[in-house]
Amino acid sequence: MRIGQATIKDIAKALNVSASTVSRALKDYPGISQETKKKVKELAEKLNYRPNAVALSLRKSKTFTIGVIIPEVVHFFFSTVISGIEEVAFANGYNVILCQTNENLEREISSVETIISNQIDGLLISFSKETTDFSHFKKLLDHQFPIVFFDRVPDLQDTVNVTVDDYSGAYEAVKHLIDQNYKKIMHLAGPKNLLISAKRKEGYTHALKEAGIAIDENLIRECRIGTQQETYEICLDYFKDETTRPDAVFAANDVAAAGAMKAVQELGLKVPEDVGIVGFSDWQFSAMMNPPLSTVSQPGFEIGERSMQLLIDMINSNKEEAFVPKTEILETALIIRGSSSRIKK
Amino acid sequence: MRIGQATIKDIAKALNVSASTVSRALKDYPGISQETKKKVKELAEKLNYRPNAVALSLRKSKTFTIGVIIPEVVHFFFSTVISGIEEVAFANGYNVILCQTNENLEREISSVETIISNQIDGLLISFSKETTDFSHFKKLLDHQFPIVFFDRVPDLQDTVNVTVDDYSGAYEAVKHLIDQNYKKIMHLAGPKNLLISAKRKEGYTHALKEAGIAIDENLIRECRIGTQQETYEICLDYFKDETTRPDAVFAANDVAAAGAMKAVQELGLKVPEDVGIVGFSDWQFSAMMNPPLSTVSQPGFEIGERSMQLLIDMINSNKEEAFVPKTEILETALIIRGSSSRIKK
DNA sequence: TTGTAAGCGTTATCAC
DNA sequence: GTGATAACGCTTACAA
Repeated sequence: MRIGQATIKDIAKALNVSASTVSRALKDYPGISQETKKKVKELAEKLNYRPNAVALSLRKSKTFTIGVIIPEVVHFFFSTVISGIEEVAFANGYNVILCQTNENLEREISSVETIISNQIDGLLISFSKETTDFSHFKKLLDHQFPIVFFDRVPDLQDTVNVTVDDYSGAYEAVKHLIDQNYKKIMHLAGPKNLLISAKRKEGYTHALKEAGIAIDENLIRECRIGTQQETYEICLDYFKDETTRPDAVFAANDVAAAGAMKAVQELGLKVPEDVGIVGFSDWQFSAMMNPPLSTVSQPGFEIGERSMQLLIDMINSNKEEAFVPKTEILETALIIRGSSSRIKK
Repeated sequence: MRIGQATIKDIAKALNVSASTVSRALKDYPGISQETKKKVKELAEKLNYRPNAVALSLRKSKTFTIGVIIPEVVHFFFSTVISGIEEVAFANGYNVILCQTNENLEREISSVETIISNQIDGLLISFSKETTDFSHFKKLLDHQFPIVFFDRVPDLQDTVNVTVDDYSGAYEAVKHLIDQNYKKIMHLAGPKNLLISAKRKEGYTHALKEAGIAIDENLIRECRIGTQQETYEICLDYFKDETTRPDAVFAANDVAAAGAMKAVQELGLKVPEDVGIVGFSDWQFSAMMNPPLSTVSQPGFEIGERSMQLLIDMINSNKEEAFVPKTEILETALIIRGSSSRIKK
């Protein structure tokens, strides 16, 4: 109250009318004389009156605020999603409360708790790598609380999800490598418990099988940490022995791909002549690498927009209709750049 | 209320005591019998009682929520700052409402409005490139409303600011280029109305003067849009004529530097042999470019942390003490990479 | 056309 | 030790 906002009561007192009259006048309710309405509106304007959103929230049990829970803000893909969320939220008069979990389950649970006691109208979630138990979400879902999961979606019945077609994105990427005549393609995979990791791996294996290439489990390596350094070290190891080394890498994300490229180039191998590399996500840096990194782009902004729109639909729906479980799958796009193009047309 | 939260009244009714007794029991107020306290706490636990933060906010005129207004979420530097803000907020029980302005003044004004009617406790702001008039902030400041400006700070009296030493960051960068024997250094400058742009330009001119190099206004070019494409085109133009072309670029940010590098390399010039390039901000991609981009790193995370801490101090201070105007300046660090190192040691 | 009163969930202030 | 009441700012039956 430092800001000394005027309230309806202030206006009522000043004009010698009741608070309800002021309230009605301000909202153009029928049955208020033109004169009163005019007086009220003028004074409100003069006092720079703004309705107190907290009081409204309490009264209406609706806050026009939604919560977003994500693993990390400093992550190109997630920041893009947030941006999409924010746009739709702003356009619809919603506020966005942001919580990052730092991929930490405990913090995720705590965020859900505090955000809920703030009476938010709904929740957008991409859960942490540590999350294998979903009971902290289940509790809410059982109460019909509006939640949309995006990108990383849980293995639960009856949820509303927005994700991308990780499977076919990966499939296209690996098919492209095969088309470029790479024979021994390794896969830097994401954490096992994420569905997106599994889907990408599936796309990888399917493309190989289809081309009649046998799956070699030794060529698939799970990356738990997710840093460039991690895959750099892994690849130094994989590529140092020239008799057994792969001739291509399909990485589950661009940071992993960048680590691979660094390792390969340090070993004196040429990209894409000796080794082809394709990443996933189209981070901002990918186009600026040398050679530019081929990758599978995900429509982060659209994921954010669509998730927020679905959430608003759920919030506004009286009951069941918008709560029918569904998973919307947005399309990925293979972006072919220098790191995987060795065949001239 | 979909979630069917239990209230104090529910507990009171169930135990046949008054609401005030329940309230006191839950908060371990003195003068409550052990027995009552026990009963209340047990039932609260059982019903999974959580205090309604909205009701508390109304009662106490304090929401434990702060607002963050930034130009863009999808921006490495800003996402880093947000991350720092979020960490300190979380540690202190504050929620963060996020608004992006997309560098649009109108939206900035509107965000301030809505966020204020939500009775937030304070505001963290980095204003848009379009913002030259500060009356929408002034109004709040005049009411002693807690605001901390970060990175882009306004030309106003009596504000609390957190920024980095843009001047000396730029100075060090250009001095380094001179040390590397570059003679004709151009500057891709940021938008004129941002103080940070002016400071960086100042550092640039000072370093030149100190080295006895005359300032050539033709070598200073303001970039309004801020995309890679913009500086790419500018540089294609500047570097095509080999008789007049510069031999180095100091860019006010890394994206601009990346555009310059692309143009220069396309013209067949070698970096760093023919042209040295230094950027500003140490974006994630900078280390991954080829050659890796020299740049001036800004402590984004610390800026966020420090800003949020100052804001909390202001919120908690009874009056004047924490409101003394001040500008905290954090240190930058020159990161020398391949794009500007042509002298062997 | 306007006023009164109750209520959203909580707590501070008096009573008893 | 505990309860009743008022108040935070607003809306909305219900009265007048």
